[in-house]
Amino acid sequence: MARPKEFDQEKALRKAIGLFSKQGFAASSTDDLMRVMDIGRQSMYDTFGDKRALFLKALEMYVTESVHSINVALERPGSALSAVQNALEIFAERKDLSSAEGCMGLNAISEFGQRDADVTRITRRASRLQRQALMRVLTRAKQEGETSPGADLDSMADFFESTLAGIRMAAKAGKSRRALRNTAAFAARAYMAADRRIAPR
Amino acid sequence: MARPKEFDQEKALRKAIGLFSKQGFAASSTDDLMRVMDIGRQSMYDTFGDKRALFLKALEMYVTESVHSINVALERPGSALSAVQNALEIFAERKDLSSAEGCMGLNAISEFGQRDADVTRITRRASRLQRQALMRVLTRAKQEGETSPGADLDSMADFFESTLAGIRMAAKAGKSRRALRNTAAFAARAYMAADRRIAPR
DNA sequence: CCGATTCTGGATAGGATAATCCAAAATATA
DNA sequence: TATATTTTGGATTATCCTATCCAGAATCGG
Repeated sequence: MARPKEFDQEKALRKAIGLFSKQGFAASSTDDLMRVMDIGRQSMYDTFGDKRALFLKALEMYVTESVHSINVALERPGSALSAVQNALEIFAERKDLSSAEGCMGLNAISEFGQRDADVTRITRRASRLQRQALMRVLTRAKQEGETSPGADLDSMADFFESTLAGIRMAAKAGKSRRALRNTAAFAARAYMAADRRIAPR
Repeated sequence: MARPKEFDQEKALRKAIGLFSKQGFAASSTDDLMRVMDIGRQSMYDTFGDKRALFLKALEMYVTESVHSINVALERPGSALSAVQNALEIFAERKDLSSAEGCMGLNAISEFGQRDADVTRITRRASRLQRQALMRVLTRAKQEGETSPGADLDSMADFFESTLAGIRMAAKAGKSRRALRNTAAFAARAYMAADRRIAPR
């Protein structure tokens, strides 16, 4: 029939993720995208639609994988609170957390805020999936007596998410890997310690 | 001599901060800026230079005031750790932390990363000033016996900064004021509790 | 070998934007 | 009132960018 369908869409998308993570949506021109994806303009438009559609596909792929990797750590068997601690420490080691790249999800939220319905839908969905996994493991921790019976799991979850966001921002701001590690470790220990001290409300 | 010098530069700059905080640098057109600042194009260029210079002036003003307000809380007399706790809780109440606006400093770092030398210089300097105030109060806490003698003040400072960044992002992501408050309160309590549990390294 | 389909590359239209220019109106001091 | 300076607003230029179009080269199956 014809030529071998196409190039490697997934690889091209990953390249696009890299550029969008570095420069954001507006500052990434279609020429830039072609260059890093190493495909022709026509191929790009044929395969992914326009620049905005490409961005949304890239964002979708990024946040899906990002949330998945965190949730895998959260759902590790054994002590629930240890899994939470471990998830924080693993997160601080992620290779996509560098000042050069940064987290694409964070960038997207920062660039678009709540103004873009599609962006919001994608990030919100990912955030919800992460929250659910988090609440599951926290609930398990409570059931198994690792937290006080009256622990405020919602606040704990808010704090966990905030910690992840803080680490992402620290990376983007150029902090050293060592600083990220320290932050995660401190947060993890504080996390586990604090729960037992806080009086249930 | 001439006409009454100019309009209110400071007020105009604040309006510009509002727009840049919402939309970032790239997405804020000069037309938009004129409209929100409510001045003519010529006035804008005469007074602030080009769009980039205006952005840098706005960023400078924003981060200076932002850091100042945090440092005021940090330098409150009395218990040093209580001041830290208080600073976190006050921060969560800041009116510029809304999904509509968001923190301009965070947006700037997210949009430009480390690529823009001027932006980096401004944010770095503000970050340094904040860090110094933070280290002063933490040192005082240690001297006055509020922390263990071997407490890792650098990690504590990293964690504090990360917490602020996390709250900023949570606000930008559209979290409720209540969630921000909870996060700050949990972090503050965890902060104070954790220190006494962590073994010095 | 041939035909269909996809890649490649350049050209280009169309729109948005940054920044300058220019002339007229406004307002202070002398 | 006159002059100098600033504001105001519109017009303009030049540039950048997105997206489409077009023709030729490449690559597969039959």
